[in-house]
Amino acid sequence: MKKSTQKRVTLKQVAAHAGVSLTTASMALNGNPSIPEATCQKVYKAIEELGYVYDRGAASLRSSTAGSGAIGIIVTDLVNPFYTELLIGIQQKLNETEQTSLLGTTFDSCEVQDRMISMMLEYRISGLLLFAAPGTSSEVIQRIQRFGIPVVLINRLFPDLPCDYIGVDNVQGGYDATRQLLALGHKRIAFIGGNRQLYTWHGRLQGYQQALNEFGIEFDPELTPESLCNRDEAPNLIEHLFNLQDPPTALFSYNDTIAIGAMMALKSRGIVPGKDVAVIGFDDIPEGLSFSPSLSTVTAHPRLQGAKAVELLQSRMSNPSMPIQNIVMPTELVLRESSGEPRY
Amino acid sequence: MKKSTQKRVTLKQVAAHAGVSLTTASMALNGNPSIPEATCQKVYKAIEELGYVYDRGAASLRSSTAGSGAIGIIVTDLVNPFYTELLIGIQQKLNETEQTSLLGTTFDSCEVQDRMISMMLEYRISGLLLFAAPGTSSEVIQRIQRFGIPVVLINRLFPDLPCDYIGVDNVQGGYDATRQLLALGHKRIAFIGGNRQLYTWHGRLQGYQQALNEFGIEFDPELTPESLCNRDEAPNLIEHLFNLQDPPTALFSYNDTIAIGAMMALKSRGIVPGKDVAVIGFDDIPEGLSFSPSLSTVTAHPRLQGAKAVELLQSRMSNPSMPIQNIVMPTELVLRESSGEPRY
DNA sequence: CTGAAAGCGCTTACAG
DNA sequence: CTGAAAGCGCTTACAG
Repeated sequence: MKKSTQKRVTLKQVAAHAGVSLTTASMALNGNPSIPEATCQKVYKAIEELGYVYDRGAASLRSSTAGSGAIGIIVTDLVNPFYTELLIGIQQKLNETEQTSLLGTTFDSCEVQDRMISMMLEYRISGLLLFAAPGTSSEVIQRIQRFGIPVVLINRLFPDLPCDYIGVDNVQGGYDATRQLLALGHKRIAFIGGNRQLYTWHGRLQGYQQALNEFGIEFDPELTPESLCNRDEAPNLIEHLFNLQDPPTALFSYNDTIAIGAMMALKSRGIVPGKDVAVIGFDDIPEGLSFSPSLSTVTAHPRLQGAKAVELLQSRMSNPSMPIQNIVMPTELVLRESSGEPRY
Repeated sequence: MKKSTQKRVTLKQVAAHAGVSLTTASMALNGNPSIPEATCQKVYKAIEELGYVYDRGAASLRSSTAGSGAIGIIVTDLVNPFYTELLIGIQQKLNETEQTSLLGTTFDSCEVQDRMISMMLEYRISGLLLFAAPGTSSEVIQRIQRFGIPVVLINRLFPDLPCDYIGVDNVQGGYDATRQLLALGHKRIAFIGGNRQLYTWHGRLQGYQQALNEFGIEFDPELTPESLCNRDEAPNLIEHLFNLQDPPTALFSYNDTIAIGAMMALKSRGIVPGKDVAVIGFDDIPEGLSFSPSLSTVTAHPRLQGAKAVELLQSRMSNPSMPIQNIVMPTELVLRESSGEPRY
């Protein structure tokens, strides 16, 4: 078994093998209509016989139409299943159109994100799907745009930046969830979890407050405690909340993963979620379905959102002068067990 | 706000700006020791001032040391959290070494996988982490290797192929799980889920049979029914099993996601997993911890496995003549609630 | 220590 | 319909 790291076959060799010029081979490969079918076939045959592999790097270097054709995906992390769902939606769409993706996970660090973006620029991506880390500055986005690379912001919006965006209606979602809890008879509803640096957090808070208002219940900052964004923090959060003078009877969680963490913490204190305490999450991750009690949530249709983000990027790539798109997808309240029965 | 898609700055311009030749600029950029510190600084300054971005494609085109430096990751899908965990481990490691990754998901289709590989070849990846789709032929692997691109097989082994591999000890894992169930007093233990085309399936089955043997229990093919690999199939599977003359009292599942699906199906039939029926899974996905009853499992240390796969690929890349590595990680039995108490 | 020149594998006007 | 030639942005011997 020889270590025969063969040199890559070049188009030039293909052309020679097919008995045509390099120009003709290139045009045939690219489906240029001025090359007759018969010639194309000769070229294809040579490609097959020689095991030729196109060199995208060389092609995009020479070609004026910038970009390698690959699209970049930057996501904060994959630990939260919501991002995974989003990524699944993105990948499915990308597979349909046979596009290649560069993936970077920033684990929520702006510094890592900067490095990631620089790398993707070096690889000459043709478009970027950016799930920006908390605290991302708009300069970062502008830098990418200055290279003529379209970027679609997912979920995180920079209001004064001319950039395509797709996200969900956080205010509506927060409102619907809270309203449901109020309608079930709850008066002490906590809003837990989430990073306050995030646009989405403020939207969901706003919806929450709006619903409270409508029901004539005063907003109590005690019920919106500071907390980190991962599940491990949930026990402390729950302990804090249920040691209050007047503890909550319902929780609206910034996202599902925190909601599940909170329910686990509740259970371990002997409090039964869905019975003693109502819980509604946000996102709609698969785990919410298997958990007991199953999690009521505001679905953000994560896979669909991912797919739509790709579509938006594709439209922008094929039509750079299209007006800036700002897609706000509707949310939907999905009632399962954790929101419980009405209280009287 | 002008659409100023500026032309990319080239190294040539950087050189001119710094007052050095293109050669010097290139060498400074690449940290060539023959360039004195002072000259390097001039170049760095020019890079900064001009907002220069390195063109990796052009560099790797010219450079003899093939490859763009990016590493490819091909995974079957992200719907099963095990792959997500693996990917998290991979990404964390890649972030440490500041490497870029191309991600492809095949959704278990060999056809899509072929396309994915071709694309990655076109992008001149420097290495590939391949979680091969069921039914992948060894020719596919050989094709990549012929281009001198190192590939690390994860989980799926091609015994007669000279290729680095990392996976877990499936036989041991299957043995440990089954032995545990036997020790708890079970005599009718089903082995459910998994794709029979997979090497890993046969390993786990072998361990299962071995344990049965040791306990003098005859292998009953009825308890290893055909089934698909996703959770949706679980209800049918459970119905089938529990309609048998002599139904199982314990389930050893090929993986955690099926185990959870099975437990959900059990619950909906009024059978209490962890009490009426013992369940042990394989993989160790986070959802197993939040599920009720919490899932006993054979951990495959997915994140660690991902990290180790990257390390293996890196060693291979820096040392192509290193002997073929065949890393089999030990598994570990993690006992939680679903495996239940001893039966008498 | 530094520079001029060739060339990586393609595409693209420009002729014919 | 087809080909010779220039050039994309780099790296790398080779001189000096």
